[in-house]
Amino acid sequence: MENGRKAFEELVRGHEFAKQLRQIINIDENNNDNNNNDDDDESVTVFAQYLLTKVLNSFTNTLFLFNKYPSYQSHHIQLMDSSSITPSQSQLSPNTSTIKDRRGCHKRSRTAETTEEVSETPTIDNHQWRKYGQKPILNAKYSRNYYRCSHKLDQGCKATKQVQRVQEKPPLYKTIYCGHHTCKDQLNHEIILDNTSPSDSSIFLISFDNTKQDCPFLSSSFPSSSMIKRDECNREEFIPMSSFDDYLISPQPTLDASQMHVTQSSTLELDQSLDVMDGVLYGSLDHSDDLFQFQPYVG
DNA sequence: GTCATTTGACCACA
DNA sequence: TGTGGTCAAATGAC
Repeated sequence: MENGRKAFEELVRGHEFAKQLRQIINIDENNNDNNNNDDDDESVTVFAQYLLTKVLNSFTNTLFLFNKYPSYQSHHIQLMDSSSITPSQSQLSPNTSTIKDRRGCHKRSRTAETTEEVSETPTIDNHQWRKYGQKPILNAKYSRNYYRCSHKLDQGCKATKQVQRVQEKPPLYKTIYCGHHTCKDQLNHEIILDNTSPSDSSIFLISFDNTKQDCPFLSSSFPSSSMIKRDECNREEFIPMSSFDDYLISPQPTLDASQMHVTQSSTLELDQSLDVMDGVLYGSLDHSDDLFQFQPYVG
């Protein structure tokens, strides 16, 4: 508990430092305006502001979690005791009923360890999930979504997870993982931000090394990113489907892989403009070969 | 036609 | 008996 309090104080201090840094950047930006500096300097400042806002958001959200969910002070992942969980449906005799009668007979089959996590966006992990159910929960504002590993049938992977929105503002999602993956579908997300391009310092290169996309609201609500045509990639494509309003993306568009549609060939199929609200980042994403170039708008 | 999602039904557990 | 976890037919997207 003492460590938790110190961690909280460190977070508060970090938040204050970030705010001070933002003030310095703002002052520097104003000076640049007066001195008519070139576009490169301005774009670097824009990107610095973008990063700074992300840092501030992280601090704010973490501090919020500290206040709202004290149990997450040490770590927001909890390992739940599975010893009290009842045995699975494997004890059921397959001969006791017909296939249709066996509907729902696997209730509360958590024999494996469960992991609970709360985050501001639906948790991203390195697995493909398939939604198999959605239930309204008593005394809960939002329904709970049930996912199983996409390789349950072909590889017999028994991993499941439940995702439920627990709070509207700021959005918080609780994800409960049940069981371990036995499938061989580890995905590798790799984002390379490179603003050291010799040709143009304002261009940031983003490269993905994925074989498949994976994100709760991508893998499930978005059937397959490879099916999204370039001309369909308007701004609405980034907003979760209305039928899946329990999911959302970060209130502010980011350069987060989870918000980009990645094709099976590991390239992004977007020519998407970004306009980050609240004076953070304006720019466009331009697809070229396997690299994704971000060009911030200047002025 | 294939695959993923939706949704009503089923049923074990508390 | 109500709640929640899962199934599977229906439906939709491509």
